[in-house]
Amino acid sequence: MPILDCSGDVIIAAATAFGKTEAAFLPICSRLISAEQSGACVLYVSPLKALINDQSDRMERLCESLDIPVHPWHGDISQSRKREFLKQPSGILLITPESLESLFVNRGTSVAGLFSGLLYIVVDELHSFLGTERGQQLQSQLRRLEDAVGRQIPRIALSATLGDMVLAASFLRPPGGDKVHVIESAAPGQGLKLLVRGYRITGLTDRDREEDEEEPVNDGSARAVASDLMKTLRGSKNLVFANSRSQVEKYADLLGRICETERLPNEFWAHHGNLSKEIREDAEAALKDPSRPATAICTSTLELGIDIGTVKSIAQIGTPNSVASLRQRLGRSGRRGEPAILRTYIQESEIDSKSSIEDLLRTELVQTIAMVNLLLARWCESSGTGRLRLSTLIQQVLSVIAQFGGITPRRAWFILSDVFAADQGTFLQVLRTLGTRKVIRQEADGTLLLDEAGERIVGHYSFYSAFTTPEEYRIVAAGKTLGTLPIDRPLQENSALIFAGRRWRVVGIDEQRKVIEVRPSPGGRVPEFNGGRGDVHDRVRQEMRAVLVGKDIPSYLDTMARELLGEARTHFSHYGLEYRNIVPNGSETVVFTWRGDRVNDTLAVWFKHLGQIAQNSGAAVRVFACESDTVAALERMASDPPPEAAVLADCVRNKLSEKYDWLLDEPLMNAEYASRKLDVSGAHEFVETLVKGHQTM
DNA sequence: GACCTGCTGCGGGGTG
Repeated sequence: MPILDCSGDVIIAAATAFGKTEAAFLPICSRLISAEQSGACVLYVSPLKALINDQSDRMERLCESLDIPVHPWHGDISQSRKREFLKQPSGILLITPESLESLFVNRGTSVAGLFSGLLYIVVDELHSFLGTERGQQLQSQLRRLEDAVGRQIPRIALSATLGDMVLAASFLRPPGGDKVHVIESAAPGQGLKLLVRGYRITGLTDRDREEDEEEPVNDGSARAVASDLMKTLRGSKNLVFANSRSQVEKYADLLGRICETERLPNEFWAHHGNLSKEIREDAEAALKDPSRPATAICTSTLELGIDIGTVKSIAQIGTPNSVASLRQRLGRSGRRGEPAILRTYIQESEIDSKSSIEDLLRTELVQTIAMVNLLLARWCESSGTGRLRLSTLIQQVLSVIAQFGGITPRRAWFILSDVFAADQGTFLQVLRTLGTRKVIRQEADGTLLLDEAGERIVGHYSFYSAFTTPEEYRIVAAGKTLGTLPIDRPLQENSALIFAGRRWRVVGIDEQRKVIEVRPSPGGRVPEFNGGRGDVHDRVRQEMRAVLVGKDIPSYLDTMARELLGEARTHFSHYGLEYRNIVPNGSETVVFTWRGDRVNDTLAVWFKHLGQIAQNSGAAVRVFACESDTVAALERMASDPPPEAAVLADCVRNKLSEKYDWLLDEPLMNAEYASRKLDVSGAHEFVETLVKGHQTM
């Protein structure tokens, strides 16, 4: 048993509620008991405070008779409880990455002493850290802990089953992770019931319809979808995943009003990240309560591990964001031997003279079919590597300076170089840029110290997180906070608002305190949140093409979905897309790449670099030029040596994205953007193949 | 890049 003999790193991968925690902590506890030193301890890192609360209760029960102290530590834990661990560091410490960061910053000199008896580091929900800023921060923290105690500490990770366990292993123990033991549960084939429902939107749009409540609902609108959800889900426990917070509000409101009209108790709850903790906990309690039916309309908030019991089925409105998240969502239904049930609801618009080729190809539906096929083939996206993550590098540089009260560049590079992809030249350029912005300064002996701006940044508590949160208004009704709305989506006094699945009117806005006061009111309008859509992977677009080329009709499609797929295939062959990729379309030219958004975005920027205007339309790249000019540009791309990614990035405006990007100079910003958004070799490979095929025809 | 996620030390005032 690799955990018990302390011989190395381990990943335990299994579905939720599969006993991963026990599998890790039973051997860990027996090691803790038999450890001879007095300060023997284990560090458990979790992405969620709620999970720390759940787990520390479970561990306390497990450890009660064993005399092992359990210390939960996060922002809601009192100072006095935190002092208990500081006074006598032993047992199990459960902590978030942000609270761990605060230990480095505020108690830098004590870290080595606090963790001198550290036996293991356990990372829960490892999959949620992969390919993220927070994950990069965590990797750096694990490295810094080992640096502080002067030895390697076994790392135990608990994870959902993943597409690529090799990547997960190299995340857990960079660079290669080849010595990590991976223990994967052989998941029992639980069975899956699938349905994809198609809708053809006819007549009025949803916005027109808000005026007319009595409109019949067989018209493919959101109301038609809501009415089907009502019929199918009423009376049981379900999760309905909508792709955005506004969609959650829209469907929660529609379902609530159907219940009202039919004089039924409302069993539908809204759940997303901008709703207050209390409102979300009400919804979670309703799901957990076995005595009554409840369905939550939610975003990815209910994808991760918080305990909500078993639900009967999952519904997905619109094409999923990724196969990986579809798989996570599915894992929420059908435990204890029952099959998982997934129903997907896809709306496509009616075709008229204004329809684009992308509309004609029914890309929402085709993408959904492609993703379901990939899910059934057990494929899913793995998180990207090779990102520079200069923003998180800046955070960690400032944090090690604070930890040691000053550090030489050489020593900082020694600690951080293993976990960041930046080379030494880039690292030094980051230090120089921080110097010119008065964030850090250098002593005559070479030591780096925080300068004025740096002291301000590190001194504020917002420093501990690697990610940013936009400024928000608080929504308050009768003294109770309902949640928040982004500040750059302002509301007018008297305007109507749908929030937390209910209808309100704005009665006051306090600009100073950033509070919006609302009262119940019959009118309503779905609020806007920021953001568009996530990137689609290469493999998904390739599968979409395969779906369009294919002849078989998946058995999980309903009648309308079959009809829509038939139309898509007719148009696909009408445009000859099986044999060509380039379609002239009025004054524009549409280039079908069947590649992911990174390649399409790169091509759009590359066209711009060559003086043409182009745009990624999702399924294709639209070039605002005639066919011959487009082909000429593509031939140039294929024959010239591909440009440096940073040169392409220079053509892009507004590249700021992560927390400390604003501290970078232009060349660093270009390098960061290129590593985040561009795939030049993928784009080049596409044009080469395309042009070669073109010439032989 | 959708959707998420997180947060200290200290001063002021009150109570025992």
